[in-house]
Amino acid sequence: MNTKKVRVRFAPSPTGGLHLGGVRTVLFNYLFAKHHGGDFILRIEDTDQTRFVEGAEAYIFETLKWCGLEPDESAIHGGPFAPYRQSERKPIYKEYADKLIAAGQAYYAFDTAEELEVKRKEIANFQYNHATRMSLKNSLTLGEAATQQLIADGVPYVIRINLPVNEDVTFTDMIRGEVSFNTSQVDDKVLLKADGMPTYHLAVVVDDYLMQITHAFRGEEWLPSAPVHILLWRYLFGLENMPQWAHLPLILKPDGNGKLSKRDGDRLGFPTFAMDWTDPKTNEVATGFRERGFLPEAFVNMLAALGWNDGSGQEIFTMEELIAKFSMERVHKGGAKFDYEKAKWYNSEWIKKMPVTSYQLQVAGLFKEAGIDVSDDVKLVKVLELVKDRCTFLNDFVQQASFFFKAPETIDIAAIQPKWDEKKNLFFIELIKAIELSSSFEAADLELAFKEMAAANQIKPGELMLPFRIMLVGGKFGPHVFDIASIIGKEETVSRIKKVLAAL
RNA sequence: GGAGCGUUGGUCAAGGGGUUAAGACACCUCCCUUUCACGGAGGAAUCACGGGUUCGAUUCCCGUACGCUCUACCA
Repeated sequence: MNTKKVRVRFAPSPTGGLHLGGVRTVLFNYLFAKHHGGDFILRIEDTDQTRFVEGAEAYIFETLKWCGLEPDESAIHGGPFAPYRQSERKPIYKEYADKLIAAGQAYYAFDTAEELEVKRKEIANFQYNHATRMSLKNSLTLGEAATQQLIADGVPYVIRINLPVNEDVTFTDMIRGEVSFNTSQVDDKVLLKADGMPTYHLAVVVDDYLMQITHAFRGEEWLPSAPVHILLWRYLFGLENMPQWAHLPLILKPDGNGKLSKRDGDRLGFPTFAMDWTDPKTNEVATGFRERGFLPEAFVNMLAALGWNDGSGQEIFTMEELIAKFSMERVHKGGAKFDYEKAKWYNSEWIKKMPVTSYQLQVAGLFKEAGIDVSDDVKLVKVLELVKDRCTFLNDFVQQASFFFKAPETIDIAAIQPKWDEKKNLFFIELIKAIELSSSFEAADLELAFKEMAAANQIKPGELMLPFRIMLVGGKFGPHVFDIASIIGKEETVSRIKKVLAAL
């Protein structure tokens, strides 16, 4: 039945930074579209002018770019269905709302927000629905003439959907199977607001139709309003043209239950946004995965595994593999608690997997920020290769490798002092001489010479290696000590030994 | 309160009528490494509970419990 080209959309409202859940929704949309050779559309749902946030839209585009999830059509990429901002499509929606009114499937309502507020306080569980609408101020109770008069007088109004009573609305969700709702349980949602803008409910349906969307994926929080959308499709465009729905499971907070929020990240010390987001009103900065030192490949991989897996046990996927293997049927029904430890593991795996040259530039920037000169590219690459196994974040490289470029500022003297004696002191003095005289400074040669000298002095090499390491590195960490010496060079090695010898 | 959705080790999860119920993260132990990591080996689940259906149920059906989402002129 479906020979149409697959077209999916992600439709964020530009009200702030894009968090984990949002990016995952993008990812699943993108993977599904690309798997089927289809298009991924980004539509900006900015129908609520009161929630507009400066910079949010640009942030969304930059996030997608960083993740490698570029839209085929959008407000900045262009496309045959422009405009892609709902605020720029305002006149379109009214037309459809009028159509619904004419068919009796919607009605004008004049109740003010204040009046409804009072109702909600007076009546427990108040809903604007079949049970209450005949006692409220709307075109159903006022009659044609009075309604037209109010409109002519410029009284503000909204347009609400006129839901049928006691009717089961059923649809098939690609993840959950058959889902059904009774219309008596849902309320007469506002379709067109008093400012003439549509609400989400009208806008999604109209734009999904106009933009020829074939599959509509969104978070599970939308499930309860699905019957409204289904009905709108039936009234306006026909169920046979409706996209297939999939409601994605939620990403939950790691402790306790409930949707993951920015607050949880702040509280537990991990990012929830893809990239740093500065709130333009408060200037508060929410740190992002990117700035924490995550590789986009790792971020995407981790997100894909949150609610989906291919059943094979494979954990590490490239974007190409994800596209090839993704299917909506293998998406979980239940929500998944976000696990930052696992996210970190993905990043360390990707740091090991990627060629160091792919993140060399970014890491060089990090070193520069720390005031360390890493202009020697050959050396940088060699060093990165040597320490990448012990880095979880890109930022770890600074801590793990700065001693290759700069003598350590603090030396863990306490780690050598207790077992220090004159014999060892003499050994290192002798070592300095030997190094100065040697022609080669290869790690293997140095190691051999070091061990022979230790034997000649009747000291176990093990007792000398730790002091040597601390002289060069400053602490008990880092790759093989002779590799370090070889890379930093003769002169620097001697200088660092002398410095610590003097301090002992 | 109502409606909807969900429930396999601490977490992510495979499996889906008959299995020793995969694997990964984290944690612990050991090995490797004369540092720290990496790597390797080992360690944990009466599949929320109660009823059915069945020769047999973690898997199918019905309840119960628990959790979550929604219940705005927000998305």
